Amino acid sequence: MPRAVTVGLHAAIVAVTEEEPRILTVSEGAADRRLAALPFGPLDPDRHRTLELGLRVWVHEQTGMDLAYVEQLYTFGDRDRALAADGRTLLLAVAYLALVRERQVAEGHTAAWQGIYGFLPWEDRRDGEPEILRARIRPALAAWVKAAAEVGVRRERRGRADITFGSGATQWDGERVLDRYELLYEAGLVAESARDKEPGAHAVDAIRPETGFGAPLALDHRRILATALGRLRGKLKYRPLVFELLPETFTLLQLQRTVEALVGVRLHKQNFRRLVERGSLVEGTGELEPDTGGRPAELFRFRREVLHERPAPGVGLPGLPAGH
Amino acid sequence: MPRAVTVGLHAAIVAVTEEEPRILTVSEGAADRRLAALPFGPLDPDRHRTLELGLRVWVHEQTGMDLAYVEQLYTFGDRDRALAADGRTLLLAVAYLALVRERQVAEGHTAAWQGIYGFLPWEDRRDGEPEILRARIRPALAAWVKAAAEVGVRRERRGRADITFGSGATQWDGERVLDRYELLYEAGLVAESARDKEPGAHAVDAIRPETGFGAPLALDHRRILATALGRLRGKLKYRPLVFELLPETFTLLQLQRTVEALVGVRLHKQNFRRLVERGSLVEGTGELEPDTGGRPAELFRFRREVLHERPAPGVGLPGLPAGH
DNA sequence: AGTGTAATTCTCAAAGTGAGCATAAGTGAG
DNA sequence: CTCACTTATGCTCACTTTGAGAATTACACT
Repeated sequence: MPRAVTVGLHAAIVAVTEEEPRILTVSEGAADRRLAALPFGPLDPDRHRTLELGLRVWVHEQTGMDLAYVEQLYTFGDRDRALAADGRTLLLAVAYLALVRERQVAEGHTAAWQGIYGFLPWEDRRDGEPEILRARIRPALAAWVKAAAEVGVRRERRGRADITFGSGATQWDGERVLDRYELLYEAGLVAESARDKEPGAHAVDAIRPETGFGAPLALDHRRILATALGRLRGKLKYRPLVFELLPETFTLLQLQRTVEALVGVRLHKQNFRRLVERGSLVEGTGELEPDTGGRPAELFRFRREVLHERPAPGVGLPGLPAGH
Repeated sequence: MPRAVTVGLHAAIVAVTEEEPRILTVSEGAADRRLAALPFGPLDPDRHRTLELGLRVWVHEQTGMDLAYVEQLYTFGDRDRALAADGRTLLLAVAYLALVRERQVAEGHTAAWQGIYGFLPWEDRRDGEPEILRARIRPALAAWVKAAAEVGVRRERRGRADITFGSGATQWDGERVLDRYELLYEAGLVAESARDKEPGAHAVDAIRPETGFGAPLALDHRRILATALGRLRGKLKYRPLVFELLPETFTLLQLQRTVEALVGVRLHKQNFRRLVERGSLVEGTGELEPDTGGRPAELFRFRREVLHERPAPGVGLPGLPAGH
């Protein structure tokens, strides 16, 4: 019997508030009701002229939010991870990243903002390598490596773990968010792995958040979130995306904190400033923000003209302070 | 009447031979027979466990080729550009980029290698700004800008043309391949624009290659090609993709020529060498390649270990010689 | 007036870049 | 067999960009 295909449109809507990156989640419409989900809905070729427009419709219906910056991320379509409840409809998932200005919270909807690092706690290294990574994940990965029977598999697992999570000679690459999540998934270290393993176990009961690291999301939404964060971290360096997340005017420290929140690392203040100013990404407004706690800071605004000047304007991450 | 959705899998298979980047095209299976097409076929959820596996099956059937490096590019799904012949089935196109080593030509199939710059002639700047761009495309774009009735539209068009094609203060950004193609499409300067404008005109007769710049491809395949080239150019800088296109051992000049062919710009020889060697991307084999025409060159090989050492190893494009 | 907290400015050494010059090692013609 | 020619490879040098830190400035609050 030929299986059918349904195309789902999924949105990772990101904002940064109080130095914390967050995504917008909904509970209605999720396949299993106990878990938060990203806003999503099926593509309806009649109503939706394009994929992206379809996405906007669904997001608006579920969260009341109108998106500005939207970017397609990836199309997922593996049978093992995305079968409909009937077991014979393949669910394709077209995932999108959207950026919105802080606190455009949706009223009258069940949508809620949740910190991204609640789902991917190993990704936040602003205070150095997080405890959960050092004390729990790394040992669990080491155990997973050991658990392989053959030497070849062991070596291959160790190689992958080293590349994605860093170790010794291998550095940590902030952009490999998806690789890390996928590795944990395959190693059975996130709740979703257990759920997908038992074909019949799509019901709520199969998911025990305590079985894995970080809070799970419905369907494959944590994978989408990981894809979104990785893409965002990468693109920040060569496109002025941060400004989609900031108010019209902002202080340089606000800008820095927002970038730090997303890339998950602390940056050297003076050098960061030098970069954005020398790169002509911002211009001072002359106005001052007095509520800084110390000396008042000048308010800056994004210079849209850079788009016309340089090929790849972004807050080219100045290397991290060597301390960490 | 509810429209249905069909998912097509499309492959831009890239190789570089004789300093020319090429893609593999087929003629069979194309919607209109006069035009070359990329290898493609519909996703069949029964036979294909994942999207990528489905793609590999189709490519193998149509070209006899087994792909190594494969990467998903983008999923296209706008009703105006991708309706089936029946006019009511929406054709989603999931596009992939594949890299193969030179001259793995397919025998016994109708597949053929064709130079990429035949389809996107304005992208090859290795000998400076190409004639077709200076003498024909820029004027045509200027006319398109002028053709807008309102000042606002005119300004917006000029802005877009400047950003994508560069001009005066705005530099040319090698990665904006898709933006440029889309702009030409919207400006009616490629054959595909005319074809898509007349809803009934999906037949062969509607396509006149001479109506636009560069050779057209079937369906939306030139758009996919542009996406592929743009992605490739971008990724080259921070991932060691070139080595997928080169034989096991190669001279530094071969490496450089391959990169140049893809990015479409000449590079400074000594600095390029310094970069790849200092970046420990390659290691000498001690052997020599005598057929260089001059002094024999040492043969190098890719050092796979870099993947374990640095986060983003690539042939970080050393700036172009100022001459151009 | 003194202290705390940030914002801003400067310095300085260490690397990294862009360009060009010089030398080495083959080939083929005369 | 030597010279012209071609490409490989080494080396230099000025200049820019980083990474890191010290010094100074400006408010708010005791």
